Amino acid sequence: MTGASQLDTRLTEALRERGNRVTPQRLAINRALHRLGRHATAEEVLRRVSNRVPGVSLPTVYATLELLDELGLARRVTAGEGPALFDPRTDPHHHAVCRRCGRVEDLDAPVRLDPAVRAARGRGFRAAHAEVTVSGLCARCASKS
Amino acid sequence: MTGASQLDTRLTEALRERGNRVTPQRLAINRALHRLGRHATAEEVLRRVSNRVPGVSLPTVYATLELLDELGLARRVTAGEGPALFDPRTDPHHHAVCRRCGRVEDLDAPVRLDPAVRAARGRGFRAAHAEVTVSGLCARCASKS
DNA sequence: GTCGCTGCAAAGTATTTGCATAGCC
DNA sequence: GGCTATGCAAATACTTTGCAGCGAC
Repeated sequence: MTGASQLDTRLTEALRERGNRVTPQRLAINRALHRLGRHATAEEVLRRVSNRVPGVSLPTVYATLELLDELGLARRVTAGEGPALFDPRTDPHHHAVCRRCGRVEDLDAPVRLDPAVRAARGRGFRAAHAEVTVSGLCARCASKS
Repeated sequence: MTGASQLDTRLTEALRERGNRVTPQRLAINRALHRLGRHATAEEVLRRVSNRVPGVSLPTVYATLELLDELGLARRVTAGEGPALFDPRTDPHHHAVCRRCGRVEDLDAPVRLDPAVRAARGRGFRAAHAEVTVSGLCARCASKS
């Protein structure tokens, strides 16, 4: 699979550019998140990593996922419920969040976010990212209510 | 002041409609959040309430703010950093969130969210609310980096 | 060789839960 | 009067921090 080495390359370059070190843990965590291919908690990433590379700790996973978010290679999804989720997708998309069970699903829909981004810049924000969050009840929770 | 009694009335009606009880604590918490007039944590609401009505506890504040969110009389703002914030504004608006310090500011900008809401409904979500979240660095944190 | 990164353990913070009592309906 | 909501305290869940050793550069 060429995907994994591309991931490694992208992360390696991003780390070097910032003067950070390229460690096996960071590469493994990045690969694990992207192999999972969906929103994942730090715990889930740790389990996935541990299957392949022993001796990785949860604090390192948290630190690395945070780092990936800063580097723009992953994104912290703020579910507002339960543990934080990390999203391997970095292309523009949106999220639906269930207020009952915390489930998060991707939404692909064209939305013109420029007005909101401009408003943020107008308030002095150095805006890095914008997305729509739809909240409500997921199909399962809605059927139970 | 008529504002306070309007708040009480709205909450009272919403509670009765769901068969919930109207208690002094709930009224006081609702008034406190709206008097603060900005995103506030449960602790801040508790302090505000305690100045006026003694004997209100933090668990009750959490439960009531959650209830207000369900009733649509306030909104939980998911800052993704630090304690949860509750927003007395329920009219359509958006948020800018600082990824460094967690600061949250309101954004008033016209954005057509329908495509995202429809996408959520297409996935079985009973969508209740949609908003744009812009993340980045606030003016203060940006100037420090 | 230096300094950043890591693992481990422990602390800290935010929020929820259990249970007995009070008070709304 | 019944049953929900509350207060208190404790538990839980998640995430971060401190420190000593290791390893990338």
